[in-house]
Amino acid sequence: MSWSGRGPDGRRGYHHGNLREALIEAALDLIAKKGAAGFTFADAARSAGVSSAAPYRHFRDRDALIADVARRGFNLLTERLEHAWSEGRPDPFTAFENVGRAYLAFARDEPAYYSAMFEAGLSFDGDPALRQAAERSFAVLRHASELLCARLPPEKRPPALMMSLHTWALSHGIASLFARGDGGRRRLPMAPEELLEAGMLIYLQGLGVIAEPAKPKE
Amino acid sequence: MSWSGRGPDGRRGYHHGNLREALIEAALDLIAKKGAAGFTFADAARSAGVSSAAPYRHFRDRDALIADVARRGFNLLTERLEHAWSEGRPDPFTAFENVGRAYLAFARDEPAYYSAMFEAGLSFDGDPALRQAAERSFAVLRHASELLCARLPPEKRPPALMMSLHTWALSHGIASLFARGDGGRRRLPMAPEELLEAGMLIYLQGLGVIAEPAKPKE
DNA sequence: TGTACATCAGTGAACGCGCGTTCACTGATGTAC
DNA sequence: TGTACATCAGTGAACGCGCGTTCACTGATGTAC
Repeated sequence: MSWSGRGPDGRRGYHHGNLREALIEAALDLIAKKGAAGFTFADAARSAGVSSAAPYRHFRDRDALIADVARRGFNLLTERLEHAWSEGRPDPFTAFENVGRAYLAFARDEPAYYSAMFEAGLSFDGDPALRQAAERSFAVLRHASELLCARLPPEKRPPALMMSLHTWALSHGIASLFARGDGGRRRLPMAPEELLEAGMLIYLQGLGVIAEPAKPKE
Repeated sequence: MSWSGRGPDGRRGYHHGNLREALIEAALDLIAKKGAAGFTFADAARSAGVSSAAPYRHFRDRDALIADVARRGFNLLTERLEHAWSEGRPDPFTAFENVGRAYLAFARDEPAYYSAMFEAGLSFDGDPALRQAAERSFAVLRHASELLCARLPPEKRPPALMMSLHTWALSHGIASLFARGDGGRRRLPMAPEELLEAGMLIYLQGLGVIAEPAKPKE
């Protein structure tokens, strides 16, 4: 059976075959178009070409579907961040900046995932799998912070957890305010990536992670 | 007529008297309870004790009501930020930190306004009054940044606009991730205010706004 | 290999519900003279 | 001061709509023997 559950003639039989995947695809599509708020269960079913009762075979309700989308989003983000970090190559500092850039790129390129993850108002408490996926995304950032901190002599070494929280907050703030896929809310005199890079540069100088203070461009 | 439009016997006549205000109050209440997504026009009418057709006398539709709430939210935020800035007293540095703290306090104390302003997916393009209100909030931050920058010798003076964007993004990131009125998504090893203060301290050190590098606490 | 059976995934019709919106209306308020 | 009138703000009934959810069902698939 083909991936889409359709035969060579383009039609599908009684069974869809990949409805779960198709519903998630549909959800991403619809969230991208209308935002997480405007997304409905019935819409997803219609979009996947099944009756409105069919999704109940795969998801308890609308929120369960969105939570699954969010979980996958965090997994994807983890992958992207890990790839950007690249085990600290070519050097921890450059790699750390790449992680920040990857966060912005994710917010821009995957607005639907980003919405489901951060704007759908999901509670993490009732969903251990979701929480765990989010934790793993953050762990990449934390691990990178630790390696960056480890380069400093112990007496001027900042707490890595704090550093990763600052980095996350700055990246998330810039992404939310300026780098959304929908064009953002405010025009900027520079690219969001530049804004983040300049901010991280200044921050790392303040920490003493960078010895040589590079003058930010006017 | 009393503020609430009710007579001494507690009942109101045919005319409400302050329906516009009452609808906005109701919207704040409902957004605080169910989030901006769950808020409906009919709910607001019910909550204000009028028929579901009545709100149309005052707002074109649901979005117009939310936009008005958001506009008021920005006005309130502007007030709070200006009060915190206090014309740079006692000194620009302390005042600047107070502005950041006021931002977090606003996100925490006024989650309904915050939702309407940043999470309702409103477009600023079609609403000049809303855009202007948002601009004025940002202008406080920008003005404060300029005064802080002006203390530095010209050759090491950073661009004030960039500095204010970084400050906004960091504050907004921390507020969104950790300091929402609904309890936030993640447990922190420190208060959001401390996290912001430490971050701004490090950032300002990196800029050279603070001469003496203060060691962040472990 | 064939057959009987269990299991699964999707159907389609139905339900109650609440929303958004329109409409002719009506009660209250303000104002001109 | 009283009266006639215009304007305004809210009524209540009605409408179509789409959503969420349930239900008995049915077609397809897999498996035991």
